Amino acid sequence: MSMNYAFKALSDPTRRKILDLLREKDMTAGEIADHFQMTKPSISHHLSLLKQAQMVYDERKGQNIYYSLNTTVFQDLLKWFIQFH
Amino acid sequence: MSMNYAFKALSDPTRRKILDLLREKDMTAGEIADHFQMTKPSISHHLSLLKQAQMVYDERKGQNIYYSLNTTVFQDLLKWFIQFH
DNA sequence: GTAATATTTAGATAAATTCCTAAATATCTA
DNA sequence: TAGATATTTAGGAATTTATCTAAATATTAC
Repeated sequence: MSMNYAFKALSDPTRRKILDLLREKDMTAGEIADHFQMTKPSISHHLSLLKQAQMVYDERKGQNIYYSLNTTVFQDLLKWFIQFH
Repeated sequence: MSMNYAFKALSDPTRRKILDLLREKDMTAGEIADHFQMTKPSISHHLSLLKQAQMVYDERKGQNIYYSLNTTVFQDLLKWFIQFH
């Protein structure tokens, strides 16, 4: 059940900030990392958890890997929250 | 910032199930615990994290402590998710 | 006030998470 | 093919989390 991974992914503020960044525009792993005071391997790990949660897509373009939002899981989450309204 | 606690609270499936239970009706700590194969102290701990996240209210009535949903944080969360829509 | 019931608090342990450095992989360019 | 750049993978240390048992607190009923 993918919502489980999504909720886990969302529990970390760094990952939520990554999602916020991707809301503005698609970015390479390096560009994303530039927004944090954290090593690239650490950011890479966060990206892999977001990918596991199916909250982002990754696509290689030459040397770079571009990350973008995958909004399908967000819709499921939105439905979950609306129940509590 | 209370959203941080809320996201942390939501990362655990037991806590999400507690919230689901409280969606149906208010319940005592004991009634909630009866829905899980877990000791009462463990459930009590989960309840305290939900309270810290301001996602539930607690109110003592005699020997029992009744838990109920506090939906104000849910509205903030909903707003957060709508941004990704 | 003592016993019974409901719940929480304290303290401990095992597992999961976050972050780091070093090494590996993939791609591009000369 | 060798070197440079972008990114991930591997392995490990420190912290946090989830859970348990035992003890403490609060309330009720006799």
